[in-house]
Amino acid sequence: MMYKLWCIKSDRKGAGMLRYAILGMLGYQPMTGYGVKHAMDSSTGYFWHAKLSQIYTTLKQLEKEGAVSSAVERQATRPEKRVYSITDAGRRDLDEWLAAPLIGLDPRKETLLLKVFFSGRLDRETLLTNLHLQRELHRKQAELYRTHTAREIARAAAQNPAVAKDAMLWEATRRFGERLEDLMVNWLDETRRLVEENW
Amino acid sequence: MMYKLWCIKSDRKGAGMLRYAILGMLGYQPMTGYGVKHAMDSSTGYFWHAKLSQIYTTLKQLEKEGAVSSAVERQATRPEKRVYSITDAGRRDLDEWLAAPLIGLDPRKETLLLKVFFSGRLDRETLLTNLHLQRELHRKQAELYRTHTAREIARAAAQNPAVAKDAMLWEATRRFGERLEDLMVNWLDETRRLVEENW
DNA sequence: CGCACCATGTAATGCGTTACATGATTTT
DNA sequence: AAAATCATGTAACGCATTACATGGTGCG
Repeated sequence: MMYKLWCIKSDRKGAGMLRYAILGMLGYQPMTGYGVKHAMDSSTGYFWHAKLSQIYTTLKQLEKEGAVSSAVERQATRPEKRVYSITDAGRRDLDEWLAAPLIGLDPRKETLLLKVFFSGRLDRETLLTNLHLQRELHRKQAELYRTHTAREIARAAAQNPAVAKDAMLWEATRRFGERLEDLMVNWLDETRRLVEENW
Repeated sequence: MMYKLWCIKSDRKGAGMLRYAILGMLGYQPMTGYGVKHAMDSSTGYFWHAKLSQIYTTLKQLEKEGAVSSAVERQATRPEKRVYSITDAGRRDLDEWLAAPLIGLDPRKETLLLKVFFSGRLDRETLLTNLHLQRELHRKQAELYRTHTAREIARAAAQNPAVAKDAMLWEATRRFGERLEDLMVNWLDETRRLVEENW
């Protein structure tokens, strides 16, 4: 009988990608769990997010595995906090993941598309209204990326020239978000027109 | 003390969106679990998917709730099959969901963006290679939508004129997929250029 | 006075994947 | 002879959300 010789890869138990999102953040500087959450919400939020509870449990796992270490800090007025730092092992782990090419497309789940796909059962007017409603949401989001997000990135880059290379990539991801929202707006407009003219 | 008067909504236990994906498919015609899987893979696959195991369990739930009904059919050569049909209650449920506007943007998880975001730690050459690799994958996918998928939809519409309205919406979702892949290709090209010129 | 912010965790539950278990028929 | 298609399910596990549980500080 043959033994399993394939399946070389680490087969790590525990988190999937969140693990790397957290390691990436700790790669910039030590942070609390709460701080990681804040950092995510205000940077990767529009393409990667997590709840606090999951961040706390994942940090605990990462510590058990030796990818991060923590120290409790007492504070004058605020409650105690546990500050996490990335370890050398964690850095190796992160760098290995970054270097590995993505060999496929990640599977999408677009609720809007699912609805539109089956909307032949729906009445014309409700569909048009709903499409327009979504359009406005995406338009606002695009605007947010163009103004608020762009400013935040520029500010971070100006404050700390050491992150210039990082800021370039952050800006690239922001631009992706902006374009995706623009695409949504255009597609929704076009789809409304299609329905108006051919239903 | 106040009692909870809010929280009117149904609070249904069980599946999230998969439920509606299945009801939508059964809305076209009765099908087996295996058939639902096939239908999904060859239509909504690029924006909504599920594993067979999950489809079987969800169908069982839907039957318990009365949204679908099933009958076992014996076959000459093939194994027995359980054919599911949507019930009136299921149709109401589906229509209600279709009519309800999406009031937010669904949260995204884009692994590629996550990687790019943290790739300041990576070396220039590896990043460029990986970006190019992804570019090719997305280019191929865009091509698939333009040729294969477009043909399939046109064929379905030609075979059965009754689904003309549906086919229009199917084509709209296909076009979304095509554009999204085009966007990816363009963004990846632009990002590579950015890295080449400014790293 | 109330709300937002800072700060940490656990428990229960739901959603989704992988692995297990089976097996005939049809196509290449 | 091997692979794909047809066909059904269960069990274990991992990933993610919601709910539970707590409490001080600062601001308007």
